[in-house]
Parts: sequence; C-alpha cells; structure tokens
Amino acid sequence: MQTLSTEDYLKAIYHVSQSSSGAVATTSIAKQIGAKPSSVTDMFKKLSDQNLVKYQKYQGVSLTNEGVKTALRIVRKHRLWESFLVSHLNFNWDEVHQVAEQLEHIQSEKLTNELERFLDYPTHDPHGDPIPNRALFMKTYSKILLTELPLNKEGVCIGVKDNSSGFLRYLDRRQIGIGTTLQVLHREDFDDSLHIQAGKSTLMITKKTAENIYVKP
Amino acid sequence: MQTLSTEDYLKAIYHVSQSSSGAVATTSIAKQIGAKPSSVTDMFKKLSDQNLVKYQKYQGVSLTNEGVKTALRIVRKHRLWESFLVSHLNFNWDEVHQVAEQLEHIQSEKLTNELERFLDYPTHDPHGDPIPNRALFMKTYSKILLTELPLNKEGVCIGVKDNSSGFLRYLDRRQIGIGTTLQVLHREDFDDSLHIQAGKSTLMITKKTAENIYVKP
DNA sequence: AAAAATATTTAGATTAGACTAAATTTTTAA
DNA sequence: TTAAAAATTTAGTCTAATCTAAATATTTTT
Repeated sequence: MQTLSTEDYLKAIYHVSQSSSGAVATTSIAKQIGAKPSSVTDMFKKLSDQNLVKYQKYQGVSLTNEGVKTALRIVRKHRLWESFLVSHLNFNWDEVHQVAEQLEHIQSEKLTNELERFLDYPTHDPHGDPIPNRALFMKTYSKILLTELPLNKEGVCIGVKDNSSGFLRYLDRRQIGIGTTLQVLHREDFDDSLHIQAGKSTLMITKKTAENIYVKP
Repeated sequence: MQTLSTEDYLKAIYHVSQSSSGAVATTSIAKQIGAKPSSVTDMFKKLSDQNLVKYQKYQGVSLTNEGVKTALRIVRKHRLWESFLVSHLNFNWDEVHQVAEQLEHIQSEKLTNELERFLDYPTHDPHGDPIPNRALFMKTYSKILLTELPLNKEGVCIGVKDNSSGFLRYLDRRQIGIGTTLQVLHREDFDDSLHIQAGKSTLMITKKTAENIYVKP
C-alpha cells in the first residue's frame, strides 16, 4: 500500500510521461509536485526500491507495469470523484480539482466500484478526460484542437488542454462546455482570431483560446 | 488547519469525553487511537499549544470550545459520509466505518454542505447517531436501552451501543436495524434472556444483546 | 500511612518526507 | 571540443509523529 506522497508522485510521473516521450526528468516532476529536485531524487529511489519505476541516475524515471497500474487506479478515482462532484454536488468544473486531489487517495475498492456504478459507468470526466474502467482500460477517442477543425465543419467540445480555473471560468462565461457544438465560421488572418458558432450563439475567440479546446469532429 | 493525526486525537478525545465525565485520561486515548501513552502525551502538548485542549500534567485533557468545534466538524463529516455510503453506495452498516474514517478528513466546506443537501439534511446516521448540522448543533432524542423498555411497550430501534461489525452483522441476521419496531414480550428470570417482537417476527435474545440496542419508547 | 500497582511523563532514537547547500553529471552553446 | 549553463545527485539538517526504556507521579491496596 502506498503513502499519500508516493501516490502523488506516481500520478505526476504518469501525467508527465503521457505528454512527452522517453524518460521523465527530475525537474519536470519537481515542478508538477511543487517540491525541490533533491526531494524528487529521494522519492525516485524509494519508488525504484518498490519496483514502481525504473530509475537510472541522471536519466530520469519511467513507470513499470505495476507503477502504471497504481497510477491508473488513482486517475480512475480522481476522475470518478470529479464526475460525482459536478453531477450531484453542484460543483463547477473549475472547482473540482482540489477536492478530487484529496478524494483520490481514499482506499476502498468497494467505494470506487460502487461510485462508478452509482454514476452509471461514465467514460469521461467533466473535463473530457477518459476514466479508466475497473480493468484500468480507457477509451480515448480521436480528438483534435479547435484550431485544427476545418472551416464550417461541426465538432463537439470534448475537453480542454488548459485546466486552470481561470480558463475554465472563462469558457463558462462564453457558454462553452463539454458537449457544446462548435463550428469555425471564419479565421481572421490579421490576428489569428476565430469567429465561431458555439451552440446557438456566434462569438469571437483568440487563437490561444482555440488551441486549448479539444473537439471531436 | 489540522493534520490527519491531530484530527484523530480530537475526535477520540471528544468521543471518550462523551461517554465519561471529567478530564480524559492519557491511557484511554492511547487505547482508542492505538498508540503508546507516551505518544499521546506528546500530542496533548501540541493540542494544548494550539488551544484545542486544556491540559495539566498527570490530570488528562478536556476540549476547549475551539476543540469541541473542530471535533464536531469531523463527526459531522464522518456521519454524513456513512449515511451516503449506506443510502447510495450499497454499503452495509458494518462496512462503513473504515471508509468514513478516511473520508472524514477531506477538507472542503462546500463538499460537506453539498453532501448534506444531497442527502436531504439527515439528522441521524445509519447507526442512529445524531449528525451535527452546519451550525454544529445536533438533536439528541431520548433513547433508552432495550433492557429498560417496559414489558409489552413498543419502541423503535434508533441505534446501537456496540458498533463492532460482529454485532452489527448479528443484528442484520436477526433482521434488526434502524427503524425496526421492538417490543419485549417476556423476560426470563433464569438466564435474563428476552423474548421480543422485532417487526413481524418474534425471537429470543440475550441480555448482552439487549443492552447494546438503543430504542426510542 | 506505607508499599505496591498503575498511570503518566521524560529522554532519546527512528522514520518519512521535505529542505539547503555543495558536488557532480549532462547538455548546450560558443 | 571545450567552457558555461542547466540538471541532478549527495550530504547533512529539520519536523511531525511515532516508538522504547527509564523516571516520576498518582492511585489503590494492604
């Protein structure tokens, strides 16, 4: 059984390794966790002793099969709890993260599985990220950035890249959320801004916004 | 903000002080927490520094107003979570404790209050214990032990004294739970056993069982 | 009221997780 | 391809929470 801290590290390693190839560097985890690199080195050694990561001095870490499983179990809990908070406890999608960070550490298989059943086996969380099922398998559907959606083709918003609450609240104000139908009406060459159809309203967004929104064509 | 451990101590002190009068002894907390008395002494000093308890060497501790409030906040969360686990996640009343022990430490006022709303402001948990409301006030209704219920008078089971899963499972098998209508039909002088009406069936229970069941007359 | 038993505290050690500062290795750039 | 910069590790320290063993205080018993 893991401590809170080892779980946080495994999850961080998992996430960093998802968004980049090769071994995961000490500094990248230090940033993610908010700890000093020297602390990260210490933890890498501990995780390596438990065979949860492969670690070579100065060469970073990569998760072992066991490490991936442990990380996915935490991701599963995190995303199930986020779903619960949004669907039943009136949380907004920008409020759930901090609480889910705590809930993801609760140890009880029965709890996790019953929560999943209660939510009717959701496949994606409120940010559009896939939820690993009991066997830790998750469906990842093909997603593209809104910037890559061809002109006048419809797409459905299925998630965001930037999960900061600032960005999520901004999207809320523009009435863009998971499931919103989006369509790029016009791209402005001058400043790269986009005129889009979002649900029933048309609005203008910047390139920066568009490249943080995932859509399913 | 408290650590996991200080929260556990405050809750333990609260519970012990509820079931006995005067200051709470070092050993009683040591037993409750499962720690050595020397560790308890250390923690008493820390809690005293934070003005959560009044502590006098060799004389035990008592909670300050602030300490009571902190303890009640934890009790509130514990009992709300227990209610949730039983009412929505198919937990039996003997399975909830261990998980609620973890969930009670989750820090989020919004979560607690929304959970309470979701459960429709329950006043008692699945063991019949009262749930402090948002203002930390709880209704305690007059309860007596089944042994004290007059012959042939009806009472409703509202809780248990012994919360061990062994006892709870035993009650489940005898089909006795919160809300079951109970009536003492006959007391056997020879061995102090009781013949009772429990819901629609009559059965025999020992004195030991009866003195662990709370009823509302 | 003194002796014995019990309860409590102190002193000193340990562990996990974090830190700083210094040393070392790797990477980048001149 | 070497010098500078950046990344990483090591060594040593700190804190919270625990422990054991020894010392001290309180309570109970004779």
